[in-house]
Amino acid sequence: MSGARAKRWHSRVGRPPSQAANDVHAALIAAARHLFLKHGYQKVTARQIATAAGTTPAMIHYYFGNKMGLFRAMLHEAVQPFTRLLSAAKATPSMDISSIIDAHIRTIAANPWIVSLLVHEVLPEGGKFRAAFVREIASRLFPMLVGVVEQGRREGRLRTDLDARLVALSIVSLNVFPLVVRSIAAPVLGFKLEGAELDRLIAHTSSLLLNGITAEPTKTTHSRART
Amino acid sequence: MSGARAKRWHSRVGRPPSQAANDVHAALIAAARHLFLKHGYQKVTARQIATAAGTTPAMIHYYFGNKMGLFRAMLHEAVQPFTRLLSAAKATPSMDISSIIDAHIRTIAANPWIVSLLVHEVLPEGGKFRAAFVREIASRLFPMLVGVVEQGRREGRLRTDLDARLVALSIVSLNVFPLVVRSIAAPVLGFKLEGAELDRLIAHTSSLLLNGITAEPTKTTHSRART
DNA sequence: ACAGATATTAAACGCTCGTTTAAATAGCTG
DNA sequence: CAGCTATTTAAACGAGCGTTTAATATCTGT
Repeated sequence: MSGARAKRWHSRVGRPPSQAANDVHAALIAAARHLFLKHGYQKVTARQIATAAGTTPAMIHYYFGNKMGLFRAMLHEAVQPFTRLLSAAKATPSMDISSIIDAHIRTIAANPWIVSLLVHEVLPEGGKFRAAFVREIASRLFPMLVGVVEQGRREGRLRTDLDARLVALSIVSLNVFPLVVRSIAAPVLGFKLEGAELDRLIAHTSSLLLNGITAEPTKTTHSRART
Repeated sequence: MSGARAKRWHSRVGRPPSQAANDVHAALIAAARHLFLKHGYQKVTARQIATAAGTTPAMIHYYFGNKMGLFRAMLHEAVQPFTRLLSAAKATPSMDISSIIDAHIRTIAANPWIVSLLVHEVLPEGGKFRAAFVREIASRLFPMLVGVVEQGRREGRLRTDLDARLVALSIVSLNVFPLVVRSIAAPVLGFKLEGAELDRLIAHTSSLLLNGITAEPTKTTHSRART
């Protein structure tokens, strides 16, 4: 299927001359990132990754022990920017909910591999990233979101008759689900949730959500709407 | 892992005496239903199904041609009740949105295999039920939901400044996503979305959604709330 | 310059998968 | 009752998987 085989760097057996700038380690991680995050751990074979990286499957064993070791190393690199962002965001006091929706949807839409990783390795019961995702991301991000909702309630901006945790769950649902089903929703909905359509989704989500959880019946459609 | 092997009906080679009520065909479909809908097509082997059905993998080839044939036959049976319900519901004029939310969430929660099927065979790009799901379910159910929203707008009960298709997408998101992430949300949220908690989720979803899309600022928290 | 240490390929290993085949036994038809 | 059809088991097949090994070539430190 994927005939994207990179030509092999070294044609003969034995340690290659160092003149050719050949970082097999990095090439394997890059290929793994491409393939694992697109098709999931199971569907990608060690030979496919090795071929895409221009080397042999024995190099996976040499540098990472086995296929799982390569997956973990790749994932650690891929996820690091977000865990760092998460630790940094712990200090910031309080974002307004529209900004959170905007940032959340845009981040997921801009990195399509996030949805693929969720679908392949988090949602299935035997997902290879499920436990780590819950431990390092969900259980840190979700309480922050609940905290924002609770603060909004304390300040009188949000309804107090709703469970803050359920409100947070609804926010995540409205943000994540449309992008998870994006590829199958396109033919049914009639649009692709890209570009201006994504802006429209964000404005819609803010409006629908805020006028549901806002205490005042102000009915302010949020700012970012574009005609 | 799964040591649920049924004892073989026939111990000797050759056609068995008809006295023993042995419906291998039905047993295979039942075992396939159990295993495929729980773990997904790929993770379940033909030998596992045959063993669970108390027979041999050659019987899959004999009755269904191959593993895929068994999967399709099983799925046709499993989904039939819903496609029939769908055809019947086409005649009914208009449900109110709270009833739709209630029915939708309860149906998914009462049939856990629906979520598993979505996660394993619809959401992934190569899912074995993806095309059929879009064709026979999504593209029939979703327009009905859009129609309900549009009728509510015409009757003045719902806001007119929101895109009806996006409202429908939000409704589906709020209904489906919490149950899709149920097993990973449990430790993060602190509850399991079962029993009374499910009732609370339904009431919450109705309240949050309606006060977002209702034109009047009446703020009627919907009925079904239980303390 | 020599002796490890390091990096690489090609080949093979053992395993499991879906599938096929051969043989065996019972039912069915005339 | 003879012959054909239907149903089943056990065994094997070929392919593909992740992984391991043996050989080989280069680099590095003394």
